[in-house]
Amino acid sequence: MGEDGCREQMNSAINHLIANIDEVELSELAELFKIFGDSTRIRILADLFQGEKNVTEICADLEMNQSAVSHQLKILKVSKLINSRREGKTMIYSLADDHVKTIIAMGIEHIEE
Amino acid sequence: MGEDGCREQMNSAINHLIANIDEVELSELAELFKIFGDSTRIRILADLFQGEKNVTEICADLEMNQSAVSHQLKILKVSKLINSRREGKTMIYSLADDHVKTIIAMGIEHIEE
DNA sequence: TAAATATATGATAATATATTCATATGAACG
DNA sequence: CGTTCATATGAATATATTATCATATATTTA
Repeated sequence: MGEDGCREQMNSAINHLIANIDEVELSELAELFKIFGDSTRIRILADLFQGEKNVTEICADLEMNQSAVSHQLKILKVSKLINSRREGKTMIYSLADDHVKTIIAMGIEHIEE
Repeated sequence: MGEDGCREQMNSAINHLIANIDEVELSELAELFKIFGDSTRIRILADLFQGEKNVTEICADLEMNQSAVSHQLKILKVSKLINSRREGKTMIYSLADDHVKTIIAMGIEHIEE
């Protein structure tokens, strides 16, 4: 089974998923994508691809002030796209799961065409 | 080569993509996801999964007024997520490519967990 | 070519969102 | 226990976005 088999498998899964969307799920979906639809948040996510980081590091990487970053971290956290744990005085953030990766990758693929 | 091979292949591709993101692409990415991040637009996209439709049909399906729908169709068109062609008096819209499918499917997967 | 139908568009008003500033909370440490 | 460092949060402002309303454009047909 090569790449074609892989794609077939995916398409079947995708069709199944999409055939069963209801209005509520569509709203949730819009909410999810809204989270990705802000450059500060997506830069934070991209930053976390390098590995877990604390708030100060993220602020430095993005060259943004701490409050703005914390506000967006909160939104990402509530949306369950990132996890956090405390280590002494600092909070350490990391990506929540592989879907974030995949969603972003699909987006990049679309853009790069 | 089974599902695992498929996943491996995807992960390698994804890592490659993400490793090469620059600031400009991140902004474009945010712009792209912003398009998906509106329930009217995502309902239009979901509607078009059933096949191509004209504006009147989309309005009926979404139970929304024509102007609101046309405004969002325009945004989707400019973003190249949908195509259009004229057929007499009516404009017929359709999904532009499979990435739309894939991006939405990834979103659904994330939500359904 | 005037009327009818389908769609697009500009302006506006209503709403949502992000950033900033000031301040609060929480942990470590003298 | 008061100070310092790291982060979170509330309020306010600035900006963006959406839907609506009115109207314009384009196509067909009488």
